[in-house]
Amino acid sequence: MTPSPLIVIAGPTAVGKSALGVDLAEAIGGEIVSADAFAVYRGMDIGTDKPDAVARERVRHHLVDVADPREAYSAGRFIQDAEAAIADIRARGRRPVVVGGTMFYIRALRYGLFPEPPKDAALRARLEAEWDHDPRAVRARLEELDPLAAQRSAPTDRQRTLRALEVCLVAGRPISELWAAGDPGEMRHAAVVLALTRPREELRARIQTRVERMFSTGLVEEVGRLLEGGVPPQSHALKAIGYRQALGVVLGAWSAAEAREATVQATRRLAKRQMTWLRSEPGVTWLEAASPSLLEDALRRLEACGE
RNA sequence: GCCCAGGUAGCUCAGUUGGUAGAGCAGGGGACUGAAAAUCCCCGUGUCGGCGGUUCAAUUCCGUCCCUGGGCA
Repeated sequence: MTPSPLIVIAGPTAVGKSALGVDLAEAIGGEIVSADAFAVYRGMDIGTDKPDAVARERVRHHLVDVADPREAYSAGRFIQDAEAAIADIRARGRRPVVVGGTMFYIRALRYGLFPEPPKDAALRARLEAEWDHDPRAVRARLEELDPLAAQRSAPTDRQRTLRALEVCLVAGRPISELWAAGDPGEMRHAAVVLALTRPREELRARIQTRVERMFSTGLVEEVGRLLEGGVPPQSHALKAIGYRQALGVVLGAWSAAEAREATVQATRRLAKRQMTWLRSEPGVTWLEAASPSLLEDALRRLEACGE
């Protein structure tokens, strides 16, 4: 018997995904699989707006607090962890509900990633140094090794250029070949994606309120605790929106007010990018998050999709 | 009340030796294959404060009025 489609709740940050996730999971006998690149880290509670004790009491949450902030989590690990959680939930006769705003993770879960060659940290470090010294030379090397891959990223895109070059060198063949090989031609999961939206002004107001609350309830102190716990200032975890800015306060570079405003702005931009991603995501069903009958709306959509 | 300095894009300002204007920021759109809350790409028409005058032509020069800073009374 094929499992029923994966239910995914997505949308821009602060739109109200978590609340609907808990309500919906409770209504259908489900459990939540978080798709959030920073809620995975232990000790990062305030700035990630992690589900609180009440929510976790009502519905079981997976992939929250599963990583140490001193290590770098990744999309690859997310897929592994998510697949394990989904299998576990289904084995117990319950329904997985994927909830989160990290669209890259959601897309990776739906379509998969190409088979990655073993990591080579030393090589990556070397390439980074080379890029910082002469980006154009590094870029020229990728264009020679894998013109197809080069075509798919801007010459100024450091992250993609380095990643592509690294994989080409480690695998001994163009990354574009691996991409092609890793494409199974079909989705790994049939999914119903419920995308939440709100009027722009309303979303902005919610972002403002949420960020103010993060700072007034101790985001800066949380960053202080992470640093004391051995998380290096340049770690992946502290690049998260809000954490980066709060770190600026700890280091004395910014006032709390400046950090707060910068966080609001960065969060708005994040929401914009999440919307861009969602607009092009196939199989999306849009829902107005402010609807008083949101849960019923969601249940009706699931029914309409063959649930 | 008088004397300065300003009033140009949502904000901060540049500029036009007279031919209706452009940067940064903000904002918007897009890309996305193990860092993704990352990393990048693209997008600038607005009574140039109001009204008169000079001029073929005024945002630019002149007059006047209004507004905002600062100084003097």
